[in-house]
Amino acid sequence: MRPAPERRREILDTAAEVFAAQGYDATTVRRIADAAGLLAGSLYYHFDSKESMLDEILRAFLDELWARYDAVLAALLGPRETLEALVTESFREIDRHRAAVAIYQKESGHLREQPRFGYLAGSQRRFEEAWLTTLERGAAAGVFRTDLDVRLTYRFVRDTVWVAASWYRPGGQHSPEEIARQYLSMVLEGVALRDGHRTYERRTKKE
Amino acid sequence: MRPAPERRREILDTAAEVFAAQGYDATTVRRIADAAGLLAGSLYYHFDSKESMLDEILRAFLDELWARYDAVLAALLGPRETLEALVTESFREIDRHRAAVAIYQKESGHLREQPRFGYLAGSQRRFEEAWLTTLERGAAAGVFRTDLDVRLTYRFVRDTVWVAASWYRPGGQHSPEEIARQYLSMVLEGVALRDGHRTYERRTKKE
DNA sequence: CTCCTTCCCTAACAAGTGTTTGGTAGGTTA
DNA sequence: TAACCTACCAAACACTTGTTAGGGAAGGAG
Repeated sequence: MRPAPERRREILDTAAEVFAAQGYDATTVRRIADAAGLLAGSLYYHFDSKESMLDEILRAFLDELWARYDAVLAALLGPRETLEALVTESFREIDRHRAAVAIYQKESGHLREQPRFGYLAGSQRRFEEAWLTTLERGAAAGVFRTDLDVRLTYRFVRDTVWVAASWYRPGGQHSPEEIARQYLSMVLEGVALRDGHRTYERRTKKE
Repeated sequence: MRPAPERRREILDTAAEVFAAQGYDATTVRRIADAAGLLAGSLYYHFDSKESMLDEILRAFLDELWARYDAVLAALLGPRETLEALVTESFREIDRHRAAVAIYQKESGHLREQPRFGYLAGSQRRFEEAWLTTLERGAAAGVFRTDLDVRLTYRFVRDTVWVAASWYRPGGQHSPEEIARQYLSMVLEGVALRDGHRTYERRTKKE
């Protein structure tokens, strides 16, 4: 027998990759099996349904994400530092779970209505609350602007970060931290040039 | 006989709505027919395939979008004014073609590889070029920052605008122009508060 | 009235779907 | 050696999918 206790994880990663590329519904179990190097029926030795694979992928992603987010929130940083930390952690998460994030982005909208995936709605509520309170704290403390609609700002920051999963490829030109830094600079300072504005120093690309 | 020369358009709008909500592959022709008030087979009197419906929806959207974009680009405005006009037109397009935009966002990634939808890749190229040159013009003219990666900035602005289709609902609290104004303010000036920063005046909501 | 066109229905089709069942090669344990 | 377990295959299952063929009701045109 070969080693293969991690064969399950291997298949799951393959499935995530295919789901992210083709969409969940457009992906057949035979396609997954092909990419993983076995036959369709054999998948059911490891998983009890296609839906279970999706469920496991999303749960693993959200669990890890919330572990990081909770650590940031528990540190009780200032609003600006909290925002910076959340954004940075988000990009790191995209770096580690790119496929899962892409799937979440594409499918969570209509999966939320299925009872089995109800936890997606719960997660989104927590998500929204964490960001909104951070933004409101910042507005109250005078570090963020107060002339913007907070919910609009929330969606702006949230989308800005997470859609990066659609184009980000690990091992690319910029590290997750570098991307986070530039994104934060844009979100916080804007892209327009102002007098005396030159706070951001470009880094050389890695390797 | 009832009037109904626009019955075709009616069905197509319904299809777009369902595609946007459930995803193209997850949508069955029976579901579309249900929502449109006829039986599945009857759809084939108006259209010759499910794929044709998708094709027609996306083409109509892109045609209208490019008509507006070309008008903006032909006006030869300054870089900042061009960016503002492009963003505003984009939000107007989301207002008019919300479903089509949402479909485009979700499906264009893997549709692009199909020969029939090759024009999606072409459109994206033109899209990218229009935004990149605007940003580069602005950087050269000293109205945009030069310390940011241009391609990163491009994706930032692009995604920021178009993902709004996932949450925007026409007839909501803010008009497209109002959303465009706040988004532009965030993108250009940033969300951080600075001394003497109070250029943006909040509008009262409509109605 | 009759003919014709428009728009839809009924009923079925073949292909593809997720999933199950029974079997089996080959290593591990006794 | 024999019993056992893991990880897979082969073949089929019931069902759903997009699509087609033939027919028919309703109104306009002659």
